[in-house]
Amino acid sequence: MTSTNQVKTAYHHGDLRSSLLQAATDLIAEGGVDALSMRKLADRVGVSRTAPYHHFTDKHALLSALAEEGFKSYERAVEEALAGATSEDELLFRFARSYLEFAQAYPETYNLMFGQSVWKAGIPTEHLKTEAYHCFRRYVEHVTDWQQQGLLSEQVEPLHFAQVSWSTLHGLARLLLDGIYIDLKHLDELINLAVKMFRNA
Amino acid sequence: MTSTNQVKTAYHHGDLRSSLLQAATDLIAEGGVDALSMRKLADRVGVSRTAPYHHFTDKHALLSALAEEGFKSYERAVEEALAGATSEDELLFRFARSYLEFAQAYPETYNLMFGQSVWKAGIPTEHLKTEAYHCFRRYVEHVTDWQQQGLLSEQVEPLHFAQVSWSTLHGLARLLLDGIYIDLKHLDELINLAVKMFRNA
DNA sequence: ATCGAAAACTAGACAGTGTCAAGTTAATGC
DNA sequence: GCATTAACTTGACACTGTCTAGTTTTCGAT
Repeated sequence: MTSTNQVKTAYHHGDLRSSLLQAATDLIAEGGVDALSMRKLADRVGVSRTAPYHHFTDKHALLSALAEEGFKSYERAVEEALAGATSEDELLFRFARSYLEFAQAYPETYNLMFGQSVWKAGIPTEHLKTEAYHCFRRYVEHVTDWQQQGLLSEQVEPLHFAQVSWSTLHGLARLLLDGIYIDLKHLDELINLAVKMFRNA
Repeated sequence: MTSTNQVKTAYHHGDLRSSLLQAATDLIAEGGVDALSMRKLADRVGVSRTAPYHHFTDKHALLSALAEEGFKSYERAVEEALAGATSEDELLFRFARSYLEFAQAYPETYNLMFGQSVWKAGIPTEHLKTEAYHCFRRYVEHVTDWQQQGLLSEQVEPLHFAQVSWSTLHGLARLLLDGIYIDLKHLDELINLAVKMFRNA
């Protein structure tokens, strides 16, 4: 009677950590990140209020873990979009569009990945920092590829180009998600203009 | 004995609204926006916990009012920077630099102006929305000026250019303030690259 | 197979939060 | 001078994150 494959024993849950992460994404999907409290989360999973603290030192740690998952699925989404290109000319546009589609599709996740809830007051987990860093490094590698393919000027430092172009996309995403200055209607034109700027850098 | 120029009477404060705004900026300056609570604020000013609610319907309304002030001083800073230009060539760079300098100098204010604390959950005040809107409209006007001066391509829609370039600057500001992917050391080079992109759009 | 340590979990409590309802005091207009 | 209204207070409610101390289960070493 090992019980780990059965439903939980009354006391030991057996799979609390991932259950918490799942319930947390659910709660956030239902009412935004503000609707997520450690207590509601514990209630939802069916454990006591303080049980989650044995798996996450903090609420911030929990949010960081969610952000970490976000980086992974972002990476998947972008690589998939790039792989689907039929010509090199598309690459830049596909990247930009998939970036913004990800932000739109999972706004709360995007907020966690790049928002202050994790990066500022939270002091991000070491795990999260390296994950986010790798994510950017891979983008810089794409940039150098694109330079070699002649899609981008080889004059500019790849790192700098990556930083500025990421800023543009991040800015577009933020303004769009927050409802400031930008609305969905003309987004495609804005992406086109941004890509045009990237090309002529 | 009108008493408005004297210190407060015991009961009626006489100038609570602006005192609250002042104390709020102080508190935020001391420990970030998280360190601002309605109760601490009331304590600091020397009134009861619920007194502020006679001048601001909400905590969000209070934050919106601060953001509004932020937009005004932003506007001043930018116009001053542009006025100091000695040649038209400088204009774009001066704008970009003053934008980021403002964000760096008043990070918490910048957060309020463009952060989710006000725009998302808060449902921004009508006042704030129009203030922010005017701010952007004036930027669009600058853009059309710059186009006529030959600093920018006249091919692109001024609105779209304004949206994308603002996104770039906003993205740079956000990543910089949140400590993601960008550090102060190379900021000037990034601004230069961004401006170069703007020019070649 | 037993026993002790460690891991998983619970109950209770504390200090803090935003804000509502009802009551009190001062200013203001007629 | 008085009624209306605006400014302000006290008390309370329902939350929040998280600390401490205790309980229950699991597991590895003997």
